[in-house]
Amino acid sequence: MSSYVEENYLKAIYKLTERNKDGAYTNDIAYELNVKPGTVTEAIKKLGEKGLINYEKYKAVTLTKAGKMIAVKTIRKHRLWEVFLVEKLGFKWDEIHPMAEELEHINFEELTERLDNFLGHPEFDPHGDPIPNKDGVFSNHKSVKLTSIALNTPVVMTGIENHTTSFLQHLDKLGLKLGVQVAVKEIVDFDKSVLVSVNGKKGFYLSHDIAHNILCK
Amino acid sequence: MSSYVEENYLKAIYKLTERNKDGAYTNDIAYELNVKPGTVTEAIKKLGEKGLINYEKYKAVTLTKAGKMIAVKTIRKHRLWEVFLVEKLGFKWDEIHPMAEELEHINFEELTERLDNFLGHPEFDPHGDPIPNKDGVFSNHKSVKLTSIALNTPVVMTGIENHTTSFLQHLDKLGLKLGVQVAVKEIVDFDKSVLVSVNGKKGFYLSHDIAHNILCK
DNA sequence: TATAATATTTAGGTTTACCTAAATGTATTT
DNA sequence: AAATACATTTAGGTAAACCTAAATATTATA
Repeated sequence: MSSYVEENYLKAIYKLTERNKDGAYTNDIAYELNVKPGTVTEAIKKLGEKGLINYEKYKAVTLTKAGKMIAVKTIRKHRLWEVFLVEKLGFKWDEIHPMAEELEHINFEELTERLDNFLGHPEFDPHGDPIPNKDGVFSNHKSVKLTSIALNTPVVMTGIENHTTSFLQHLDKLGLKLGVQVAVKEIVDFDKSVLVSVNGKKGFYLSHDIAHNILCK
Repeated sequence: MSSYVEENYLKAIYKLTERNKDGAYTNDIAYELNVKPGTVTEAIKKLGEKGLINYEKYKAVTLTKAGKMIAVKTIRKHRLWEVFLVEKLGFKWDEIHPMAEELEHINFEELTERLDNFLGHPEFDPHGDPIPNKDGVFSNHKSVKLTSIALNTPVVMTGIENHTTSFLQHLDKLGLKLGVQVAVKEIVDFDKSVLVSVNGKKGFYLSHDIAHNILCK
């Protein structure tokens, strides 16, 4: 199995396992990777034989220590390249994902470490996601959803939980980027939408759905 | 055929055609890419059908305009990444080839152009090879081999014609890097080795083989 | 608990990019 | 020009990563 494909499976399983502690299901992995379930069964059997995941027929799979390390290192590379693309090449946060998706599979440890150094050892990527260090350790975030912030309590926007282009572009349009100060001024009883102020100035209403995907500290 | 494989075939054919105007031979392509001749026959047939090369049974192949453009763009990406690796990440010129060999296959035009811009539109890579512009046009070099420089005529080292690690490391050891001033002080009749001065200081003898792989202007 | 719904696996197939080895074509030499 | 050497192609095969569709497990529901 090529490292390209392998890393994508492990990354998908990592992501799904974060959401569902039991592990990752065949169908969900298939959806995540845009392949058919039968293809996934074949792949996870091989990853099991390689000792990268714990595979038992008809059960959700989990990563072994070795598999988790590969997944996390792939995430590390992805996020470091995203920082490079934004900080050094001037791309916008909604443009970088497809490029990082390719760059993350370039495996030269020295390249990754020198890139990290060149970028000044960033702790977070342009979307506010933490970048694991070379041993696979994440610095802790401790941010919470905007929907759980008390009224009139100023907080700083630190991340997002949805990475779709349309969501990112909409936030741009609203001036909602990482680092801005936000406060919830009102929660609309009818639809749970929230009135927010941005950097002190009177702001606008955000749907519950949007507010729910914004992380603050 | 994946763009990864395709680009490698076209690059190999480009390189071989530079050496031999007739075109590239099956066996040579196979040697260049570390595959067997039968594999090459299969591949060049497909590239012919795609209109990227001119293929006729038992004849040397040449690139079509379209094929040449892909080859040159791959070379452009390769050399730009090499500049990045040396100028920004601090790698040495003998370490970068394998990394650039992977990075060159990442195909996002905007990425390439922004990288070029970030690097200040370099004209040459760390080995002194010219970097084609985005239309595939090379700036002209006009450098000549050190073996053809007249006695006591100071010139500047601008490139090399051998990219092996051992050659590059040997040049490093001798202090022969791009930009140094070199002059041929003596040509030894016995073995055609040359005595060179480097940056004005009395230098050392270089074998004809080494001198023949050094380019100057 | 039997049945229906859903998830997973299996079986059989395709394409790509490689292989080996035999067959055929081209070039060189005597 | 025949024989030999060498290059190229063809034929048949493999492994990886995908597919569809049928078969089998598991889970949920009546």
